Amino acid sequence: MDSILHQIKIPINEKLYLKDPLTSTIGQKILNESINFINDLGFEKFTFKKLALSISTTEATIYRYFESKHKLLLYLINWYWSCIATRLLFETSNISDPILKLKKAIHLLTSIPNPQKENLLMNELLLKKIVINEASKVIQTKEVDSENKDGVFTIYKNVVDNVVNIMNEVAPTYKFPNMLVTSMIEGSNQQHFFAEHLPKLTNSDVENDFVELFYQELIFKTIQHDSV
Amino acid sequence: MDSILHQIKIPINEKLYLKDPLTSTIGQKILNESINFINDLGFEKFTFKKLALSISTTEATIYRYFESKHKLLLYLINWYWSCIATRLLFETSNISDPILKLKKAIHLLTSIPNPQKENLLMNELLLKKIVINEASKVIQTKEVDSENKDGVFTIYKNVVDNVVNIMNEVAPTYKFPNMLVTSMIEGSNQQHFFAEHLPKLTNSDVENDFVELFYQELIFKTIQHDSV
DNA sequence: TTACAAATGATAGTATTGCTATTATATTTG
DNA sequence: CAAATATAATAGCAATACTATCATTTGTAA
Repeated sequence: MDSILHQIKIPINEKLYLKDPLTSTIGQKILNESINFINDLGFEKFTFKKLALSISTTEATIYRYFESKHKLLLYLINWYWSCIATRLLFETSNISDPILKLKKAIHLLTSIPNPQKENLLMNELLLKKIVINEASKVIQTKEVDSENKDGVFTIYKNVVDNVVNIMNEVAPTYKFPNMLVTSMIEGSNQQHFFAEHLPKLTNSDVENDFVELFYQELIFKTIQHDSV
Repeated sequence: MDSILHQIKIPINEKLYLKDPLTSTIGQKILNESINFINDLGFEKFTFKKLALSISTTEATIYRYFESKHKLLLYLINWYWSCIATRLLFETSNISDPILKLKKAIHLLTSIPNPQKENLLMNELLLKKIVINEASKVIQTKEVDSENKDGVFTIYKNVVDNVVNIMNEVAPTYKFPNMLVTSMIEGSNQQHFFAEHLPKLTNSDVENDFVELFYQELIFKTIQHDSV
């Protein structure tokens, strides 16, 4: 199967599925096709019935893998963050200069990957779009606390932690590294959303990579007095 | 009726309702009670049936005011932003120093109002909580473009514009004022959410007003080289 | 005061959704 | 080949998000 499934190093939380979708063809079809469907229809209009029809299976079968569409979306978002976690490690581990390391991390997290140019597959781009457009719907719920207890956000928190550690190397006395990192991650996604739908809320006219530029500048100005 | 309804100066977009809820007692009950319900249950579990029951009316009547619960939530969010627009004007208009003006704006937009201390009513706090917890669900939809054409986000864009103008007074050459303002508004809301549910993503342990502090520092450091 | 429109209440109904349950049929594995 | 497992086919159910209809109340203007 031509997918980025093989790239997953970090296992995805077991509470997110009933039967591991990576262990069967039909499970992988569920993952790949749900990515397309959620991108096309949006999460609200996406249903297991439609998904089942398009991969020639039944609703009942999909429910044997995921107990709800909410959990499936959480799975996809975790999948995305596990890709990012892997790439973050790969792209910063052999760099000794912490400033360059931080720059690389900012690039990874704020820019939209170009699947032509870079050697990543289509799925990762589609997953990023899902994170941009749908992630808040599964996080901003009344279940967030119990799901957090289940460890559903662990991969995401690890990514944040890793970037915070890089930032601490650059600016050990800066007081708000976690906030700066999460505001960059979430903010950049939102700016991409605004650029597409409400461009007057951004400055997308300035340059092509305006989101990355904005955050590269903002972060280094913010931490410069705390830099070694 | 004891509410902040009278504070509304800026009229709310007519496309958001079928019958103006401010023109009748039952309409105002819908607004006030829906605020409580959405805060208690979350938007997903909130239904017109439950709302109707609790204000002793019927689903049909509520549907005569709002064509969907989606539109009602958009109405509430617009209500919130029209309060903020009014307060922004009121709290910055008689200040001549642009730096102080910007500081006041940052305070207004990043801090959670204390209804005891400040002379605003309970509703505004509840509305802010709705904006923090539910706003993304009605913005990040496939309908965002058509609703934007209907002018549903105009009040919000005006607030952003006003703060951008203040920022331009302070730092006329800064290239990304819109992004800095929107990332502050959205980011501060998200940090409040994280602080309550995923505190490790923030630095909420540092101080009480950590969100405001973070943004006051971040913004002035970011624009300082462009300041007059 | 009556007349008449507008607002509301009461009730019913519909398509869809999100999910469960049951049984039959493949498919894999030992 | 047998037994276990996975999947298909089908049905069903409670809740949701609305829509429709008609009776009743209420406000308002002659």
